[in-house]
Amino acid sequence: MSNLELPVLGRDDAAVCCSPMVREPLGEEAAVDLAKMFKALSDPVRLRLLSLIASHEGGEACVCDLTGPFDVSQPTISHHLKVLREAGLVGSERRGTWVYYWVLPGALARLSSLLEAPAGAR
Amino acid sequence: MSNLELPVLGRDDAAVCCSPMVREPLGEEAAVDLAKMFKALSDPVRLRLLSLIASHEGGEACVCDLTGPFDVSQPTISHHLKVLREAGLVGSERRGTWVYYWVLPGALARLSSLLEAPAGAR
DNA sequence: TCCTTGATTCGACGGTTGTCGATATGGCCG
DNA sequence: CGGCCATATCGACAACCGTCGAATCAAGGA
Repeated sequence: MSNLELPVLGRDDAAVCCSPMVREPLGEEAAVDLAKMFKALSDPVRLRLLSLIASHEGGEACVCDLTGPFDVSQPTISHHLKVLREAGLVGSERRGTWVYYWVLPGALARLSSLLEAPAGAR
Repeated sequence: MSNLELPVLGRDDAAVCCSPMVREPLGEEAAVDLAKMFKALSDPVRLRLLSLIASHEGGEACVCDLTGPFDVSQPTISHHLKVLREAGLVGSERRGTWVYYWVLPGALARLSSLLEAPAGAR
């Protein structure tokens, strides 16, 4: 169940990193890679899931904490969590009966710095 | 040439919105709104378009500068530019024969700050 | 061992998306 | 005016996505 088995694409953001995309044109393969992460963020349920997980006490939440606030079924929540995990945005682990999810801060930081506008002049 | 005409905002975009989503759960309507912007970023062609526009000299580019670097047809480029415009990420204007596009920095700043991880956390 | 609870996977279905070629619009110039 | 160039729109089509209920797997506890 652990995230170790999944081919996560953002694992170490070596080559494809982080200078703001407004400074120089994005490479083709970097764009494909980043688009997958943004696609994972392109659903309201997934955005709220991510936010709920991150702001939950201890920085992690079990699935049972996440099904309540939504109108969608529990299998749908599970599907969205899988999308977030495969995009490299969250990690997960089974502990006894429950499965816990947490946000991988490096992935968010990478996207955040990518979108940064050059502060002052251009 | 044209950046002179553009409003040099930047002092207010922190106030516009957006404490990081990792601090408190995202509201339902805010999530719907933000998901639309991320969806606009969820395609490799659109990501590269945005990056090309922003890094073009003067901070803007005409469509004729944008069709070359891609393998897709001109109508497809036009479609992607429309998606970016309707998401509020770019502005556009016709000047004579050509149509120019530029990035709206406030929109990118909003998303960037939303994804910011609390610095020292975990 | 069986039953219960938590979570994922499966199969299906309707709606959306990216792409194309063809066509339309808008504007410059001879 | 008439032709040409730069963009946008249209209509169609295959692929993908979000959602559901049903079935399955995993872990405890009687």
